[in-house]
Amino acid sequence: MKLDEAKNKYIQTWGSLATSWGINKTMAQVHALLLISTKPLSAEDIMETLQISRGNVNMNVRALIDWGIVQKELVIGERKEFFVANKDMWELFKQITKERKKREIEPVLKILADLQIVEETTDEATAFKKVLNDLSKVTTTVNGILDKAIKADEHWLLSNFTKMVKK
Amino acid sequence: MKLDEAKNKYIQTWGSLATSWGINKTMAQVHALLLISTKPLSAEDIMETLQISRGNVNMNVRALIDWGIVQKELVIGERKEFFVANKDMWELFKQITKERKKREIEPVLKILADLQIVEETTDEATAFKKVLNDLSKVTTTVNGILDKAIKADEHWLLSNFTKMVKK
DNA sequence: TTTTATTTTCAATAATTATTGAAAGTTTAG
DNA sequence: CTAAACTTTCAATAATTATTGAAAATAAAA
Repeated sequence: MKLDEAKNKYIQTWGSLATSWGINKTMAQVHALLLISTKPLSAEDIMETLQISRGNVNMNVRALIDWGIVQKELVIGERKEFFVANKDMWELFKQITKERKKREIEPVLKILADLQIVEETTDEATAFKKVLNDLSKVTTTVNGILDKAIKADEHWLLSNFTKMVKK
Repeated sequence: MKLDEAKNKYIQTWGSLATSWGINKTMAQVHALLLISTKPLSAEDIMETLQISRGNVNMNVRALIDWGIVQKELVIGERKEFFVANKDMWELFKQITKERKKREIEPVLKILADLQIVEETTDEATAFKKVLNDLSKVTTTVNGILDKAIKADEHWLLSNFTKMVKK
């Protein structure tokens, strides 16, 4: 396979996978592009490569910065902004985990806690509260595990995990 | 808060959270409803409670069955089908993890492997292949960790994790 | 300051995804 | 077998989400 063909396929595939996990396609493509770029890219570079509008580039680059996985970079002698993606994949994984935890898990815990204040003591109410409580417990456990994973080092984590589970 | 109000809020909230993670709103609401139901529900029950069409109920119940988190249940003397959700939340977590692994992680590994076959040996090609390779490594590690988590028991997993990381 | 380059916003529109509902398909009862 | 009960499918449509592009805002240069 030719390099350009492979790069293209990689960017397209990343975009369509993202779509199936509820992530904006363009956002994923911009990130994919920055990940394999050997130099910082400007908005124009991205517009041209991905064939998308300026507004779209702007919105999605901001979103990536917001996720903490892309940074602005100044190029001396240039007035416009350039962007780079952090190439450390373990850091990338940790950052995404941290954000998803904040965006997906923590809101669930908050809502579940808010709902626990049902006064009734009928069987039905008790069953409902049990579901909420069980959901809270599992969610809290998972949240705790992810917290640990975020703080851990890749090799250490994996080797410990392997040891742990080898029976 | 009144029970019905709390149930309603819970179902609505579950639906809107799901939306933000790329899961169909109705699918999440149907699951939420089944989780807190003390008895099996028919398509009519679901249609009526969530105010949605028969076709919509059918599609989303099938999807939940496909995810392995809802089952058909026969009620004696009744001709129509009833549905129940598995109430064991740790099992639910494991099942969802297993499915997301299959749907989100494994396709990534497949694609990354397919792209590695770039022939060029320029610096650019080498950098590209390094990104793919690093992505594969992290993805494989995470995949392995999730495999272990799926097989583990809740309390055992959490206590080991806590021990592991307590320094 | 004014001019020019650049970024941001956002209403309009396009593209995608979800939902309806009625027809077709299936299964069970009589 | 036929009729009735029930489930599934899917084209039409509604609802949602993403994208464009030009105007407004901002920042740097002259």
